[in-house]
Amino acid sequence: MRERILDVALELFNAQGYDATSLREIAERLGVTKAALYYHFKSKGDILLELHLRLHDLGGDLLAELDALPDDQVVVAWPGLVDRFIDSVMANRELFLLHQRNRRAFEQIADDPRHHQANEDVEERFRRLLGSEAIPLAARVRMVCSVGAVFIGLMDPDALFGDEPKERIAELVRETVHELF
Amino acid sequence: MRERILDVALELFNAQGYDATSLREIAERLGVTKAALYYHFKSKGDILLELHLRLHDLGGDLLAELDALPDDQVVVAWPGLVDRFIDSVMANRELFLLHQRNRRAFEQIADDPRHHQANEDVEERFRRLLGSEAIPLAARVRMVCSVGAVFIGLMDPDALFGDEPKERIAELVRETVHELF
DNA sequence: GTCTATATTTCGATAGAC
DNA sequence: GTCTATCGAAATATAGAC
Repeated sequence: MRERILDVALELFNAQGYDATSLREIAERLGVTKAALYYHFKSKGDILLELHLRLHDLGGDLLAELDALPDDQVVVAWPGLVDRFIDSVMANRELFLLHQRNRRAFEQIADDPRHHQANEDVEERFRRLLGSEAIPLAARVRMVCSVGAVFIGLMDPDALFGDEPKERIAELVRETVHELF
Repeated sequence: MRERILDVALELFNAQGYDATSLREIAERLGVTKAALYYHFKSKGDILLELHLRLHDLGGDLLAELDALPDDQVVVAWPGLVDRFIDSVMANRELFLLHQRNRRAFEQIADDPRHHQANEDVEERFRRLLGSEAIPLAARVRMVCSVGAVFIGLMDPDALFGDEPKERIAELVRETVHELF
């Protein structure tokens, strides 16, 4: 049940936004009542947090590799990492979409102890990397731009490119980003 | 007063999100009461709509040029248009930020008659352009990627690049995007 | 043009029966 | 594990005085 709740919540949060989605809607879609949700999650924010932590796990693996690299090798390793990032986005599009479209909601749950557990927030580490003065500013800007290109290109390909196969789009985005390095 | 309401609303919508910002907060910041806002705007959504229409005007000018071009010249004209787009984003960052971070809220407003007035929605026209089969898919993907690069690179430069001057960042984004064409 | 006061709705959350 | 019933808070919106 817990899993079904997360599935429906993810879908509705993406379709309507986190704030605009009530627990009543989620419960109705599942054919249960609002109170039933409180057996599985102690609050609405807890549902969002659970979804957020799954994204953590995805991003954490990639960032662990980045952290292991000395600063002067980050740039040369970047294209390879972007490839893996593209794979990850393709395989978990809804989770990434949730994060992109509900950034503010995530900010409000950032204080939760479960969120600041062993390692710090993925986004924070990424931000520090992009602020590192050991990497030339021009390279950092390109890194940021490549992330933006991947996000906008792959996040909702149906809306932009109709029924073009997603894999085709992903390959073209890959080529585009590689040209920057 | 109407203008001051829009200023405060824009600021709060960006800082906390549209849904999470109440009319009470806006009124308190202005030193007036909630009810006073209803004299100037007939609803909360009306405030958002007004802000949206201003973005319309900005994007409409650029798209008018695109519409005037035959399909086979869109790609060659693109780099120049992106330059102007970058200028527009830099000069109206808060408005663009609002649109990017509150897409869902805007969707709920899309049915308003004032929104579907003379010409159709800017975003819709942009989407159709990117769906046009007269332009090679590879070029369309690059166009989309360039927009993503501009958005993520310029939308919140302080958070990403610290106190690096915004103009410097804008120039680097410009160079990055030009390399794709 | 701004106020007070209030209507109305909806939400997140809890208590307790089954 | 799910239900009914309900609470309290906060939100949008309205009515009418000044």
